[in-house]
Amino acid sequence: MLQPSDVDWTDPECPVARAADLVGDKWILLIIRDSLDGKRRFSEFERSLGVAKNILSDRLRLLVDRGILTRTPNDRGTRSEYELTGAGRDLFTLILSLRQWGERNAFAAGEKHSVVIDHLTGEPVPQLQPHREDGSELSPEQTLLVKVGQPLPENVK
Amino acid sequence: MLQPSDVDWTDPECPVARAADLVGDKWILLIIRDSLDGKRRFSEFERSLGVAKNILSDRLRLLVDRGILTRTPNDRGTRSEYELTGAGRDLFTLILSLRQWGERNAFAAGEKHSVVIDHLTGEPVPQLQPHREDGSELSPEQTLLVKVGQPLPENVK
DNA sequence: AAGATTGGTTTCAATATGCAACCAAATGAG
DNA sequence: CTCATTTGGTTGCATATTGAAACCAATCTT
Repeated sequence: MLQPSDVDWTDPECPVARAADLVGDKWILLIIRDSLDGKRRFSEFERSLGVAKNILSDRLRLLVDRGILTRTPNDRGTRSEYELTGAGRDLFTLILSLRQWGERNAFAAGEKHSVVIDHLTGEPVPQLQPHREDGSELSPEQTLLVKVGQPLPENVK
Repeated sequence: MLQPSDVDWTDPECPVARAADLVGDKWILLIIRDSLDGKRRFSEFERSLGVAKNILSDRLRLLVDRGILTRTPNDRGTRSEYELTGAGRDLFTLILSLRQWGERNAFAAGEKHSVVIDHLTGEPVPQLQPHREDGSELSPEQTLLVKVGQPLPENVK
């Protein structure tokens, strides 16, 4: 489990809130995007993001502290490489859902944007879709949030 | 398309970046989480999030401005209700992927957390999983980011 | 050997945050 | 109907965060 040095969760029993505490920040999300695209070096992130160096430095430190990146200094202890941990690579689905929501909702028709394709076939990656075990689509209205210690409603399972 | 009044994108050609500009903030993500759970009133959000009133007020204004919530004042023009727009409800997948990542990576084994279930069956919602058209799983290493104006590699489609 | 690049840290002004006080309108209790 | 309480905010203020720029040592290039 991720173990940031300061664990002071906004809402400890909610996984959405814990995730938002760990990665709910614009620069953090974009660093993860770039990491998934194979970028590893400070200067690569800096060029790609156009972020101030002190902020990039801060966010990289947070990401290492939060168990999402590892920092591997070069031989002399300088010029580190930053790579995703398992928990970091596991953010692929999140970044993909951000991307697909952005494509659907933040671009005018015909406006160009980057795309993610299947490397082998060149096909665009299909839309993520919440579904039931049987494969049928699941809308937010069809779901129910059950909090810790809260009894399940009578009509279910 | 979403049309916030100040469009000053961090990285205009990247859907991840546009999405991060619009919803890449902890409080915004948690307000959307609560909205998907049916909360509509200022005081409901305030109680649920434990956020300062001025910050909640600011984020609700941003969300309305960004086309993710609508604000419907009561008869006398006070005590508004905030409801998700289509683009807002479309964030269900994103919030679900945040939740599932949090469940997998931000909780120790056996630690309790809230869960989302299928209202009808009571079954937990299955994991979101990037996949190909044929249903096979797709890992980050099997995908490729193609930027605007960048030619596709030779070996694909 | 000299110059450029990398991977940062430091400084400082501007901005954002969060706490607390305040307020008017609406609602609830008696 | 009256009074107290809740709701849905706004305002002020102290503190924390941000981002631009200068700076720097170590490395890499020529």
